Amino acid sequence: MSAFAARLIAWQRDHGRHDLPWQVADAYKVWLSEIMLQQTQVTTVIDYYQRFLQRFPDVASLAAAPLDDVLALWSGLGYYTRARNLHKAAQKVMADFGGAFPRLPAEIETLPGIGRSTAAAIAAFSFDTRSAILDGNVKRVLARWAGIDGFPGTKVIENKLWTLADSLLPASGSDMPAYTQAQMDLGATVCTPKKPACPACPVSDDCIARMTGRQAELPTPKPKKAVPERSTVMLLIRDDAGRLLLQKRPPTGIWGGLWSLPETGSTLDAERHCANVLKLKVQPDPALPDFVHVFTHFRLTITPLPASVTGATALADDDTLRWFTRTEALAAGIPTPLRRLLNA
DNA sequence: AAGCCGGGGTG
DNA sequence: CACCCAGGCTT
Repeated sequence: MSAFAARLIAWQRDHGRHDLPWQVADAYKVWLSEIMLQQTQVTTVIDYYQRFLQRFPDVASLAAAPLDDVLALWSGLGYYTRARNLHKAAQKVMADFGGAFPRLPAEIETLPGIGRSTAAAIAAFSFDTRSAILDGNVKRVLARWAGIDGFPGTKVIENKLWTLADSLLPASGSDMPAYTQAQMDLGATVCTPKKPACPACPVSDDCIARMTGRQAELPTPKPKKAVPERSTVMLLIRDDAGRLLLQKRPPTGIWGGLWSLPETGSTLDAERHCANVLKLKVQPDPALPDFVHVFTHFRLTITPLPASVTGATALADDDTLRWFTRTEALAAGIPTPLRRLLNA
């Protein structure tokens, strides 16, 4: 086995994390954790993971559940396509694999929401398979250790990193859980983005970045771009019982499949929108202040516009438009800015 | 190959 | 604020 792998495995035994709730040889639990951990930090995931596992203890219960229940447990975690794909994949495991999670990385990767790295992680942790992962931690560790220049988001650099990752695997499959965990732990606790703790690193003595003093320059950062500004008006429409009107968002796009407030382009549109689109006659209520919600790729200024229906509620509930009590709304799959509004 | 998709932890 | 996180899918 490579000296690199041996040193990481030894380091993991003494200094790695061993008490994370998903560190079990159970493909369902490993899978769930890997999906939740995509672009999401460990501390954020733990509570969601425990709640999700309690409600859906196995792949069969997840497959049988309504999507809305899955989204409700995902509410606040972000990247909601992950929840939709998780649900879809559970149904595929039941239908195409007889309820037994597939063992081969190539099979695992056919499930929606699982790419090369996640398939490899599931196979390594659950089935001792020799397959390399390449997540943000590994990209940083390898780019520094091997002195690989260039933004890892580009195909050329990513291919280099995959080839290197493949070449460094331990010889024995039985070492794969420890080795895979070691890379993640090293990236998360020692080879950190800022101020890496090189003296604590098991591979610092032949690390190119360390030897050349380039830890702060590697990996090459993503090229900067201006963040676009957008704005929207969210209608806080209440009926005479104080219930709130929510609208289910389209399955794709921002907050896909979540229940959110009806929106209009401007406050001037609001009354017309209520009458023509929502079929409601409303009167304005006291205004609320604008607030900003920040995404990775744009900033959204939200103007909440409170209003009340006048007279009887002509609107019938349907699949995309429904009245919620505050409690019901907080229990549903709703985006974070709405949760913030309801808790304000 | 580049853009899209959330929210929060951290310095 | 700015950066980045156990990435994958779509175009």
